[in-house]
Amino acid sequence: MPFAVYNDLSQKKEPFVPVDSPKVGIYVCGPTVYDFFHIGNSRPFIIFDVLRRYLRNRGYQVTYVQNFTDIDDKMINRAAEMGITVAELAERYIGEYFADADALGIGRADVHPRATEHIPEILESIRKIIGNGHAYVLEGDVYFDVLSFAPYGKLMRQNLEELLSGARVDVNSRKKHPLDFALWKAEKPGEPSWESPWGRGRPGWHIECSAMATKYLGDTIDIHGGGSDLLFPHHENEIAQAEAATGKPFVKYWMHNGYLLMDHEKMSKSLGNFRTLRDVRKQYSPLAIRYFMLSAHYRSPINFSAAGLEQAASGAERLRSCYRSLEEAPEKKNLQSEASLKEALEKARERFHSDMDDDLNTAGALGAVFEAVKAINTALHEEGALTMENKEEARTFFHMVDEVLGILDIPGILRETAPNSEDARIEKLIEKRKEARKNKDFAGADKIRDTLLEEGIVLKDSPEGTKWYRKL
RNA sequence: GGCGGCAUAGCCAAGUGGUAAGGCAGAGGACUGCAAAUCCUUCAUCCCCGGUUCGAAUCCGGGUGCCGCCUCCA
Repeated sequence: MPFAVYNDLSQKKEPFVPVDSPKVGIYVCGPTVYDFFHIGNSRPFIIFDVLRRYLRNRGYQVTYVQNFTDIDDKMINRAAEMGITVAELAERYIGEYFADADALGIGRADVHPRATEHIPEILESIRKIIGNGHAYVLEGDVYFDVLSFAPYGKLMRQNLEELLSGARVDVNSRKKHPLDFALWKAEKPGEPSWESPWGRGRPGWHIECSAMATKYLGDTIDIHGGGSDLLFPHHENEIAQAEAATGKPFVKYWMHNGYLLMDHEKMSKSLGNFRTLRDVRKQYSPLAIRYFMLSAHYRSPINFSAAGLEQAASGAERLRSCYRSLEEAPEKKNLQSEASLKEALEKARERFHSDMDDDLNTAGALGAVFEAVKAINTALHEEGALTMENKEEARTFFHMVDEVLGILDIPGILRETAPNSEDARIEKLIEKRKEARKNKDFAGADKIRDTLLEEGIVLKDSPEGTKWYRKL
């Protein structure tokens, strides 16, 4: 079975056939860097990062491009508000983007192009669109001429009239058609601007994405992703621009993730019902946040809630707990469980892949992971040990899962960092508790355990001694 | 008005024709000095009505409810 994706162009699940397999180009709309991003914004970043990881795991050579919009109205307004330049604002929030994204385990894109660094490509693209008769100049502005581009509306499956019927119409517009959108905006006093054949100005929002996507990934790119709110007008306009410029199909597969809701309403900056990732991160671990995002299908809306995040944290904890026992398990030969565990792991691996192949069904794939967890725990419970082979198979499985979903943080579980004074302090308390228990001072022993638990340190007594770990 | 999505146990959530994955929470039990972790047991007939079918959560028709896009927005 090949990998299949739901394509918003056809509104169907389609087998994934890259333009030039095994190479795959993915373009995802990145943030406008005028502020911290919120937890809703992080959904596509996580989803498409997982898509990229999975395609790599499947053997594709993925080139992943995610832009930064570093010039637009929001940027200009915010910079003015803060009394800094647009460039300074961009620099600052690109840094903050990476701080949050890195913390969430979102891999860096192969290219993170910025609009302001691609003015020549943008100008070239506009020139082609005008040359092909799909745009017109109006006093230093350049507008895309939607009437000239017959397929306009194909992503939305609506014609111009239908698109217009619910829209607010700008009565005073000089545009040929109300849906004509700006490719280039004439300079306004005090705003950043660049030279162009039509006078100084700056690019419209939509043009940067199509210009940069085609620059890095070719005229026809395999996958273009983003949040559903970009379907119209942003992605519709990108198609119009790119295809008007090149005459070739712009994107093979359009993928859009569902919204993150807050109290069952779309989380958005404009509604004001958002929580920055920076803020949420103080309360919940990155693993819990990733698990939460992956526990539902990417196209479904998910509702942000404390209960949801806590459930996710518990689930992730169970996974980690299993990995921990796996690594701590004694090794024995010729165990009864050997063959059945091997089989269970193999089954889980197959299901994991077939679910992921089915339009990135991460919720199903997580189910497969828990089936493996169950099998490992049961074997370990019954035998008190694992064979070396089983251990290795289980390890391989978990590493594959972590590589694709990034919800385990295996190095963190193994505590691979050098011992520090904090660890020493904890070990010392555990030693003290051991003494107390030896002297049957259970009250004293429990007090130490409770104190540590309050700090998020969990103790586990076993015949081999007391182990500890940090809760998520 | 046009277009699109969703409705599965207390909560989250897979499953698109063959008789309901998985997780969280809860209950009982095992293990433990007590816990934690783990294991065992337990916990749904899939919004409503009608239809197609030997058989439907899954297909069709009709309802009801919720959400989104058509305006900056991941």
